Amino acid sequence: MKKKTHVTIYDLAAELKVSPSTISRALSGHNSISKEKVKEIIQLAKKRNYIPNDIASNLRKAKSNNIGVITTWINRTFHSEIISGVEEEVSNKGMNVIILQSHDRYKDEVENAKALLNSRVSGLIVSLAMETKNYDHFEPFFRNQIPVVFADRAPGPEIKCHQVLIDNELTAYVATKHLIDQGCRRIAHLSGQKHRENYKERIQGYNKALRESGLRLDKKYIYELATKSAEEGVMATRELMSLPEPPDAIFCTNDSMAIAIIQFCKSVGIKIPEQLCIMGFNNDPTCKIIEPNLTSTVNPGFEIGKESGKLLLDLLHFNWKPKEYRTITLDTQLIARESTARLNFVKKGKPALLETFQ
Amino acid sequence: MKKKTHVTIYDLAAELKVSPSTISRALSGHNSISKEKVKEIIQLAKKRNYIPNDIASNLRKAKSNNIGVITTWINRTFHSEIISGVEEEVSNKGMNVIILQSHDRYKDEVENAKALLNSRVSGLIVSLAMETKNYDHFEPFFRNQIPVVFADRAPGPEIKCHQVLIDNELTAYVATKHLIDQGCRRIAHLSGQKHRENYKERIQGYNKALRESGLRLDKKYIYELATKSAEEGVMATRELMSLPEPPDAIFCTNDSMAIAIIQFCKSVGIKIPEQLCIMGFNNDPTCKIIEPNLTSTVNPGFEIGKESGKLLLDLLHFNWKPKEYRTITLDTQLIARESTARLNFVKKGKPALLETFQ
DNA sequence: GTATATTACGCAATCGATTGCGAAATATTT
DNA sequence: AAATATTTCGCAATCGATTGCGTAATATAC
Repeated sequence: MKKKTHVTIYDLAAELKVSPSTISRALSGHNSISKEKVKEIIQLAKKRNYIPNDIASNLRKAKSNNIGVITTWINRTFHSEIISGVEEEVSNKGMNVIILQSHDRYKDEVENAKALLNSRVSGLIVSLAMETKNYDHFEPFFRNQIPVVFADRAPGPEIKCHQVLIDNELTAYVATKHLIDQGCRRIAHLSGQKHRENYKERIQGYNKALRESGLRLDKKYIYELATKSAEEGVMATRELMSLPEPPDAIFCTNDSMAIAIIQFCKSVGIKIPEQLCIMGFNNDPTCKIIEPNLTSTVNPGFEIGKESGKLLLDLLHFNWKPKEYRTITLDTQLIARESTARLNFVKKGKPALLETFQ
Repeated sequence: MKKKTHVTIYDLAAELKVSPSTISRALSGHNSISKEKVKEIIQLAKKRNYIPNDIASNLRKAKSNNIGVITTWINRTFHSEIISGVEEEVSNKGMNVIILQSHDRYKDEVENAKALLNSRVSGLIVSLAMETKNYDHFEPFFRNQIPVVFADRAPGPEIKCHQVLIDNELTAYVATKHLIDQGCRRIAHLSGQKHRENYKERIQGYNKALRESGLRLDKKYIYELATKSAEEGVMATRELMSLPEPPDAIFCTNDSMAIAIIQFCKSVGIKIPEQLCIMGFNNDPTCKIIEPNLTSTVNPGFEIGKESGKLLLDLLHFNWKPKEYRTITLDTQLIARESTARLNFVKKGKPALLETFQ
């Protein structure tokens, strides 16, 4: 008929005939308690299976020891890498990670933000949902000085914020340039929706490369896809390849789409890369599995997560220095493989770009 | 010079000249407050940007609204699917998911368990680390009646617990049988360590199939790999293929290993499936990317996560009925593809097993 | 018009740990 | 030995929301 409640510091205090304050201080390593008493207290705590109640502690200290992460889809390679990076960075600092998915929906993102607010996370890391155009749901964080770091998917320049990302414009520029160097002249681009900064920038980089090479910008070669799913990509490819002037290259916004397109092309007899070059984005491990191997650009998800976590910890540690907002831009890299090897670039002395098996 | 603290129900109470209890009851939909007052209170709460403090609420109610998940590696396809399933199931029930990774290390798992205990999660879902052989770190959960559900990686029969998993023995049996049916006679098995129940069962299923077909069990064809990494798999394959009697099939414990082995074989001129059949496990999307396409068995990660979440919610809702422990076993399925197509089984009338592109 | 039921709300304790302030006990200094 | 410094610990308020119990106010019944 014992009480069901957990053991508290009051129980320990009563048993040792000291005050709860002493227990608290002893267990948290305060130096104002004598060594013998500390030893005695720790011993009893172990014996009685005492479990500190972080909830009570957090309430009193007016902060929690967990940080929130709002991602789009946890089971997408790139995003799970980000989370993995965050976790690696913060978990050994006594921080827990609460993960919520928006499924790329604005509504879910708003709800996630509210839930994390209520649970008093001490910081937030966000990859914006594809749908999100309004950022008011982050206002309460700003107002209450809870640091927010945007990872990869950030608002545009109109919102001042901390962010960790890649240079999407440059990366897309390099990718497009590579296709042009391979002799492609009608380059299509399957991208995401332009209100999401990432894709706007990629389209800009793509445009810039074309312009610099004196190629015509052609609206019908650009798709702003809503979900960026493999199916959407294949549908677009179908349309593109039945055009009077079909493209001789497709620059995709992610690798899984690119791979689906390669498989589609193989099934209908379109030769890659001779007839059509395919460029991916992210450099998933699958790039080296598909045949022909997929050229792609490295999108360092894990590092983005790690840097986001580190930045957030800094902000927490320095207790909010609101003056300067930081933007951390990580390097990307083009990995040229068979899917764009229209010229035999190995022979032409560019082996540095080629990543071989093993 | 305003106070930095958040708005509380006391602030609202003072402003409306009512008691905090009234505010609390109004906001939580208690029917003992008049409609006009409720409306008035909700309106003011919105106006003052009131954010309920779940920490205080949880302390008072002696429970948190989040559940803990201990997984091995968040960025492994199968495990991120599990988490995704859990999240889908519980998040719309007002529950948050706290995710921690063990990296397949016992020590990390113990620390994770402790952290979740301190944060007073109301329930726990675990996929055991590869290293774990001792389960004492879950004792405090049992003792304090915090429901625990093991997902996929569970302790053996010696521990009574709730679990959601597949029938590893049957699945391995079916996989091995398939290889035998294809005419393979020297079948190797690259598995995980036998103290982890999953792998013990798979080895049993593998043995059973061989025995039933009158094939010899040969120790040198069985590997108990520590990390189950692709590299380990390739190393083992190297050894196996340089044996006087090399195997004519390899049954791998996961798809990424199987794929690395296929790539290795292609690079050294071993013909698949004519000379060597390769069988995977999990049915990752990559099975349909590698050439030849990889035969594999469906391991329904997402469903495992979903069922685990559902079971946990049941346990929470029914407030711990300790009598019967539940084991939910989900169906698996063999998807035969080219990597084991030694016989032309399509012609022999087994098209049901063949999953074609698109 | 009195008795009873119902509605609407307040009082104050409570959840468990933390911490500023103060004080007793002991050690150190002069 | 008296004065001062240091060590060690307790008191009691506090974090913010919840809730059992009590009660005044209003409604309904007889």
